[in-house]
Amino acid sequence: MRELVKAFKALSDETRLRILNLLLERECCVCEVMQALDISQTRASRNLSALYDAGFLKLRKDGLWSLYSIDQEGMKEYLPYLVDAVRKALEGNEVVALDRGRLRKAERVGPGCGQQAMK
Amino acid sequence: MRELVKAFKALSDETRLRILNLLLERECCVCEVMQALDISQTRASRNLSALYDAGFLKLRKDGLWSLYSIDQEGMKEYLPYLVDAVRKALEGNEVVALDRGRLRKAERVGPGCGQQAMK
DNA sequence: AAGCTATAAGCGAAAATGCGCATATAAGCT
DNA sequence: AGCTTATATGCGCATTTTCGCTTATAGCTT
Repeated sequence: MRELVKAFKALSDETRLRILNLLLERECCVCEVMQALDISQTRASRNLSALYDAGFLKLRKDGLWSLYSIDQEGMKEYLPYLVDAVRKALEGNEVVALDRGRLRKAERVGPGCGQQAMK
Repeated sequence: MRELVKAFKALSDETRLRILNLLLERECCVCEVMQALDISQTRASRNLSALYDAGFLKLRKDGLWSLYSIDQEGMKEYLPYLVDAVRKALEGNEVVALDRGRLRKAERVGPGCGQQAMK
């Protein structure tokens, strides 16, 4: 769960999506990412790290360069959850109408839904 | 793009994933969500709103209740991007080795990669 | 009408996030 | 060795997010 949240968090940033999009085309060093997207070195490096930590990227060092690329294996790990949740939703496992009666006063354990002890 | 970021942002929170998971089973009112997940009313309401704003949920009012459920249509909207990006990644459009030579001094436009004017 | 109930929203505090600046580290070049 | 370059990271600040407390709103119930 925590992993999944982390993955989504990594995807919920425009810069990182742009980076991901760039890397979908080809492997890049921090340097290229920063040039291609016209962002600072710090920003490129930090966001690449974030994507890496989330398991989206693979890192290969070559001399001075840190070469990042999409990590197909990493993707495979979290993907099932994501796709599964989405597929279920799309299939629309018939939304069952609830017997809302069980929420009424009589059946409530504590102060019922109303957690607020109104004055 | 902004929409996609928003969608991912909505998914990058444990509470919201739990809510989504609950709603995948059945339509629920704020009340039920808050009981099922043992969270405050404010928290349930706010996070449901977030998911709703991101286009994941459908809202149906019935008397006092706000009944939320997965919005299959909404899902369909952003899904293509998501699935597409992921699919591309998994297919692994052959990572092309770059001619890193183009990064070398001679070809650089400005101060090259090195944006930092070192002392 | 009076009171209760489910939900939303304003406000403020705490926590998380993003990022620039400066610096550290490591590797290549001369 | 000394300089240059690519990348990572500590620090601090600004912005955003989260969430509880409180209150407003609207729809039941009696």
